[in-house]
Amino acid sequence: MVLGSIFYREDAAEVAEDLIGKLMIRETSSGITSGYIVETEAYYGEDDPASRAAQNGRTQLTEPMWSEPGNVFVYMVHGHWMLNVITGREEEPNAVLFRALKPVQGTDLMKERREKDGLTDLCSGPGKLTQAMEIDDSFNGEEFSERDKLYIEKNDLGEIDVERSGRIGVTEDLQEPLRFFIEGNEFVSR
DNA sequence: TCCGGGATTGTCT
DNA sequence: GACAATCCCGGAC
Repeated sequence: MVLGSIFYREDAAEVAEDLIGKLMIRETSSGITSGYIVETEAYYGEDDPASRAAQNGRTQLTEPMWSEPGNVFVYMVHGHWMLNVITGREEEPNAVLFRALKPVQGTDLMKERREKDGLTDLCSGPGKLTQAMEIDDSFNGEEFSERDKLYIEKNDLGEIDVERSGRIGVTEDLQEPLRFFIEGNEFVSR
């Protein structure tokens, strides 16, 4: 049921697309929260002007990008935590950013953490998602696995229509569209 | 110590 | 859809 590290040893764009419709689960002492992944973006290494690996180089902040595929990479932008999973091969700083979820389990807990009532306001953006799921940089260097209370199940949405577009919020994007989302889904960020 | 920038969010039109 | 508020981080002074 739980996706193993083999799943992430593919090209970032392929992993980003395959992750759409999978179920992300987070367990804390307060309870379980989960949601279907409805929006992702692929980021490449030094050749990608929008990637932290290219912008900052290899620093303490970006070091987790060079770790094993399947590992978690979290960093802060505009005061919000961004959740990524490392993809491809080791020593190649490629990653997939989780941008939005369709809330499934623990929606009351999410509402509490987000201080919002609307279902579409809980996980419809990369910063909202980490707040609703209570994820921060303490996950850096960990892997997605049941043991770490953050994992992804194969269990998917079924028939879905995955659309792609340019990435959001980046000043200099690559030619290939690297954002993946479910067409018409009300829980995507925009 | 100061200052600018960003893989954002929230609010208003 | 557009714009301002926000806030850590890293580089410069």
